Amino acid sequence: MSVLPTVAVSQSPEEKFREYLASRPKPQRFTGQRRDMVRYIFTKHNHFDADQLFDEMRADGYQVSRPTIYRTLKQLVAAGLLRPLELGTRKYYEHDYGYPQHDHLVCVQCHKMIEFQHPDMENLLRNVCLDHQFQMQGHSFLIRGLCAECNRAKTTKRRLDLV
Amino acid sequence: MSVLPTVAVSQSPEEKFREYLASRPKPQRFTGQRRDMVRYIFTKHNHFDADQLFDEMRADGYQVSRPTIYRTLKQLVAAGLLRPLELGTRKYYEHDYGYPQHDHLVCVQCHKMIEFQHPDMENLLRNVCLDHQFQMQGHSFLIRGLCAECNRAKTTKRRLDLV
DNA sequence: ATTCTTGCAAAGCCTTTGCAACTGC
DNA sequence: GCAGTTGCAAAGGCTTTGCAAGAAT
Repeated sequence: MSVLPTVAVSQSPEEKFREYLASRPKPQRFTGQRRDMVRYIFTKHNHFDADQLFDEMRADGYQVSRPTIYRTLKQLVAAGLLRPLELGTRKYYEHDYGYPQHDHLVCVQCHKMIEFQHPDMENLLRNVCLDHQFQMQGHSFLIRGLCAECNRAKTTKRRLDLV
Repeated sequence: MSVLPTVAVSQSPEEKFREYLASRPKPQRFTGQRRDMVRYIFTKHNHFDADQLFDEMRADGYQVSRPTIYRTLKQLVAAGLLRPLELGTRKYYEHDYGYPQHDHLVCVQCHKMIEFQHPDMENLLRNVCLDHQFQMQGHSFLIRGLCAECNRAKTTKRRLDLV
């Protein structure tokens, strides 16, 4: 899943989440479910939505409910551990902590997500924002189309159809 | 609303929609509601969602139902008249026909949408896709943050708070 | 006359919430 | 023990759909 080099971080996601919870105005608890979720997400997942996470954690024998999944995902975003992904009309998530800023290619056929970084992005963002006196907080950049494999498959099929 | 120069087109949106409907394998009808919707959208709107369109058309005295709005919006996209916008978790739409390719800045405070074009975008897209042998079909690029006005307002307030 | 379209009401899907039982601190 | 958390069931948004009545060709 992870194709980009990870960023060096001093704490484990689990520790970072515990500290985040403890540091709230009203301290929040680092419960079993919350611990399971951070560990699960940072061991196995990268791009996922609430439902996928719920199903997979249940299948792996974890005790979590859907409401807890939704509630905890929000907190993981607030804690800076996850980044919400704007992809179609559902909410997706990916690792933020320990993972570099990047954007995505999404295959409309097999739904694979390919991560990319482009050296010009930073400049482009800065220039656009300067032009409009816009103070950027974040961005979402997504390219839709056919990935190499799906495109090859299609081309091959087309060639066969002609025979 | 429209800040970018429009693209010269030979047909009116209404004509284009009628032709699209008539040219389907099973020809579809250019009904009163469909005609009202194309006209309404291309006279007044640019960025909107199904609900806003429904409310505003009703407020302006048009006879349309919610299901018809949803069904017709899909067809307008299929006809190449509208472009769906990936913005948060709801479906938004904007003019496609007669309007140039562009991207958006969205103000998180006042929800204003600012359109922009950047000369480097085309190259960047091409390069990223080449690198990954990806056949692009489209993209969605959105910058979130504070617009000039909201940023000014905030800065002013901060200065006042210090007095 | 035939076939497509409309609107209503109802269902679907994803997400959130009220509340009583429970659990971490 | 107290305050925060969980899970259930139910409700909430937004969107889609089945169906009978109505309209376009």
